Amino acid sequence: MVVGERIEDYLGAIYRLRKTADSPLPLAVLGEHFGFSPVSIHEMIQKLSQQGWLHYHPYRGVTLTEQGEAVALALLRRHRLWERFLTDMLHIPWAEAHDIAGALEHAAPEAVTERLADLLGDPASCPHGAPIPPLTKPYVDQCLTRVPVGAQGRVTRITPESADLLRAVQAWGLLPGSRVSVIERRQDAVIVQIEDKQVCVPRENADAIWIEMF
Amino acid sequence: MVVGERIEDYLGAIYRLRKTADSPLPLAVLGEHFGFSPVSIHEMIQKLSQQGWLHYHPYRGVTLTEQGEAVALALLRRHRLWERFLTDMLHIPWAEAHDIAGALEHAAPEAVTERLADLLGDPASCPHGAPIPPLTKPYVDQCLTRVPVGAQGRVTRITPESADLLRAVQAWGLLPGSRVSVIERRQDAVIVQIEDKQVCVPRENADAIWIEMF
DNA sequence: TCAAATTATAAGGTATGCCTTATAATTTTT
DNA sequence: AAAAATTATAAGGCATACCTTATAATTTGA
Repeated sequence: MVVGERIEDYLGAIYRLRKTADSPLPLAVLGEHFGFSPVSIHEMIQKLSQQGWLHYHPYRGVTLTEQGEAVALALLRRHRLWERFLTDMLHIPWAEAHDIAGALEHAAPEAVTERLADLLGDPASCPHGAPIPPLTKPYVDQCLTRVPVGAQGRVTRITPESADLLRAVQAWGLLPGSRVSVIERRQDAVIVQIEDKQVCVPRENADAIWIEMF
Repeated sequence: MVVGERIEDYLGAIYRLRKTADSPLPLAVLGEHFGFSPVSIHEMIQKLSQQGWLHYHPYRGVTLTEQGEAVALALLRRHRLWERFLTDMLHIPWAEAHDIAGALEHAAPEAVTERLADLLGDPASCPHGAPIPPLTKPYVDQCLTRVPVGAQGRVTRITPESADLLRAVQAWGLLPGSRVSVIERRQDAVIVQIEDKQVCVPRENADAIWIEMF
């Protein structure tokens, strides 16, 4: 199921506005929040309910499904990481940062915000103290040295880039997009299967080759 | 006239794809670029032409108006600043950075990308060497010490924030959103008119109060 | 308990920006 | 100059996500 921007916004708002995880959030509160008509909110909620993002309890409100909550948490994490970046590195006041983060959170993929988390030193809270939820799913884009033996994946990037490394990567057939599986992890190297051959990648190179597991 | 995302994308693509400023870019090239049908391209071009972003020469192609070119240049600048940030600070390979920048360039206002330019040390080119166009219009968001005498504007932000400054700003009535005009610039302070009273803002405070001129 | 207030739902509309099919106009090629 | 290819334009459609108006169902409170 594809998660559109609007869907994420709704799920995020429900997560933020609800009192507890179990108490249904009245649609009127959502309408108030977005400034949309009750009818529009109702329409959207019907759709989200059908798609399995939330439970709709007529005349009571909505609660998030496990799926919906996961989306909300991931969104919140991205949002607060952007907020931290905007305030800490670009010195933008929080009130503005909040709104801008609301747009950026949809524009950049998780891979980018995780890089942002690295850059910011894995902050635990947003500028006004609210906690930043941790990553829940095993992160899909990790360097080759951290991919478990047996795992299959796809090369996503070579980072940091260097001309030498790029040449080597090309020779190995490990260019972004290629499917690989990890055969063995040694102290000094990682052995991967690519197509029908095996390649021994030295550790310092493996650190720069990023894999999306599947 | 409001510049939607799609409009910016079209103007940016025309700027990038054209051979020279005068030679019309055939619609077929645009269709190829976006992967849209000729009819859709034609529809959109009609609209952009009516709105004054470009000149449409039937059977020949399109050229940008001054207005359209300004939008394209501003977009290009934002794009390349994001690219630099993504590659230099987040170590994302260029191929990916390009696509991500294509989304970020629409999500953040110019004020943010100008902050980014500061952070990056005003880079002159994007990661693969293409020049980053300079800001053309006098930048709308500048600190109070740089606003010329006589200029009118609106307070956009207090940056960097400090509890003391925020209290002072509140007392002066200089909160974000307030309309001000600059009466006098002295070495040690700036005198501004706010509503019907005048306020003397010490230089170190004026450096942290940002104004959008109009 | 019964009226008032809230909430649900149906029906029809708007804007954006894409689509296809079909026909007309113009340019290019032979 | 005529045929072929390209380009223009009309007409009708789709999805998303909002809108209003109007009616029905349910809950709340006096």
